[in-house]
Amino acid sequence: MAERKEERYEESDLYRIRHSAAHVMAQAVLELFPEGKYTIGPPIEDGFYYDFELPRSLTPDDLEVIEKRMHEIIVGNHLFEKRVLSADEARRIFKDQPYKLELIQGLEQGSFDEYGQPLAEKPEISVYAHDKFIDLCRGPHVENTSQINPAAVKLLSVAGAYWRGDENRQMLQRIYGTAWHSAQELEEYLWRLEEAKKRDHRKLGRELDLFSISEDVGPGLILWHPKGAMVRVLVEEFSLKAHLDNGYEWVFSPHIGRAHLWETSGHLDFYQESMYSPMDIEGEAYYAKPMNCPFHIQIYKSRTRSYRDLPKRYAEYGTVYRYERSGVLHGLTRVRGFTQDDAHIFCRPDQVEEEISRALEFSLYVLRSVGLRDFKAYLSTRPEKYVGDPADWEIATEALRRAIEAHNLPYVVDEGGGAFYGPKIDLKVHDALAREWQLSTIQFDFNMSERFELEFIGEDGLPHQPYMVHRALLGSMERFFGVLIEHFAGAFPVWLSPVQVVIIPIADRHYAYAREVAGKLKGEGLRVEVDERNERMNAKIRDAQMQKIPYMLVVGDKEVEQGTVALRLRSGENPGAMPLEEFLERAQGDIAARE
RNA sequence: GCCGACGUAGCUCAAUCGGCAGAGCAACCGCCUUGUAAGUGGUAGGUUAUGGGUUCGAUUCCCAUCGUCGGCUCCA
Repeated sequence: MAERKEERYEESDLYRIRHSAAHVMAQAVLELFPEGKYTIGPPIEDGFYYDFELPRSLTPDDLEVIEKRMHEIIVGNHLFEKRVLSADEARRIFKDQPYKLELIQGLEQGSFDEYGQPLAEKPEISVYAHDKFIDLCRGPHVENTSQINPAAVKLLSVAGAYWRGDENRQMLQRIYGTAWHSAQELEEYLWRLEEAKKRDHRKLGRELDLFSISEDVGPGLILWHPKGAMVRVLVEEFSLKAHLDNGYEWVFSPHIGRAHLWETSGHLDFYQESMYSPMDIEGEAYYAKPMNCPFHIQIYKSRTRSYRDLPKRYAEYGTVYRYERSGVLHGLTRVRGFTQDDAHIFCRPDQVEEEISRALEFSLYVLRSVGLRDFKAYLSTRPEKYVGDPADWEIATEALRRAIEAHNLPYVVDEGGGAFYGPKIDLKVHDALAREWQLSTIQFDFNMSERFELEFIGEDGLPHQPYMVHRALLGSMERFFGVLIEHFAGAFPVWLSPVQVVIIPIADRHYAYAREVAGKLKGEGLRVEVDERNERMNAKIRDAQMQKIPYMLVVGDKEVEQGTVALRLRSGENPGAMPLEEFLERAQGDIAARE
């Protein structure tokens, strides 16, 4: 059901309601600003928007006024009427609306739809009218404004947006709104938004003392606090071992490299706007690395490779620095310095299919092991600007597609979305606020092998060019951690919890026993703290709950006497007193199962 | 980078029209010795992001810079 949602959405009542609400909103806005220009206003997931060019910036007060007027229009019982017309007729209607004229031209030429996307067939030109408002539109709409429930419509925010998404064009004002069948559905949606905010990784990161970003250090640069770092170390340990078990060889490489290296790799030609200014070392320019590939390539090139040596799989937690424009930075998920769980695979052409399949398999294994289940694959194909032979692109793209299908992954094809150097598979997951983040990526590279003149000696004794595949599974440790925090709402599975057990002595006289228990558990490899603060047990439990510590062990007179511990779980569940060995067994079971 | 909003104690937030900058939590010092989500008294904590301007007087008004948030564009 879920994977078919998008196909059906455009056929749904909700889609019509939202699309129609967008028209009603445009009417209300243009009544308020008769000289305003209107552009497009589609339904989106959970709502709709409309983009306008207006004489002044909108305020929250304006939204209230617009919303109120929308309600009036809706209860006016106006019909939505469609009319198909010629381009010239349409131009007459929208003669004062430059954006509409541009849209009409696109439709007339049959090349672009209203969002500027290329169209396969030449579309008809139609308008929808209701009340005193007419809009260029292909529908669909409700039949009558009365089918919109005014109590289930709400305007949410106003934001800037470029005309046709092009930053070189006019900045418009976009109003976001939402519409549902019933007021109750609207309430539920707004509640969902509130709940999602509670698990925002930026909020939890501070509350759980996981990480911070210091203004003095700089935006987009992450400070991992002890608890966050512990989670990272555990994930890294797990993944490192998994790599070694799966035929990867671990390497390390420096953070900077000479300009010449980046000239050879092509980064200074194609990627310089994402790189930081070079530093001068003895008159020579060095750049902080935005990617790890040139370094792994140098390791490959450090000696002559035989066809027998391949595939070579070099893996590293490689820290890279990329210039990201200030407006795009976002907590842990979009930063300027980050560490990729990066690897480069060098292989013979006859091995590439197998390598892709293995890489995808391995990626799914690692993601699932850390608790992520819900992701979507994107297959990105050849863009307009590309290097290499189109026939190779075809072979590589099909190899990627077969790998996705062999693993029964739902996927969408992103036509032309590949990098200039090769096609790729991306795996994306959603954060708490339904924003989609890319984690895994498996990318072909037709460029580097050529540029660095990589070769291996074949069976025939002659040099051949190897294929090269880049891949990152968790993507970056920073982004992955951000997604992980939201995925678990900070309540990490026991094996990843920075503190697994907190021991809560009821009174001072229980400290010695508490320490003894802690010592035993630490001896078994558990991460344990004793809460010796001069606080009541209730307060200690409350704090442990809020820190989302999996196990609380309360020890008082009874436990000391009987040599037991009273277990409480962060779920609120209270299994009660049990021998320490019983608890230990239970905890170790949960850890081994990765819960 | 662009459009808009915002920036007060470690955190969450007050401060009427431009008139002595405050509270809760956290921290620290005590008292209480505690049984499953906040015991209690006290102490300390501020160049109101930074720099300039207007004013007798600026947290408040204006300008610039830095940063944060929501989007756009771009991406791991």
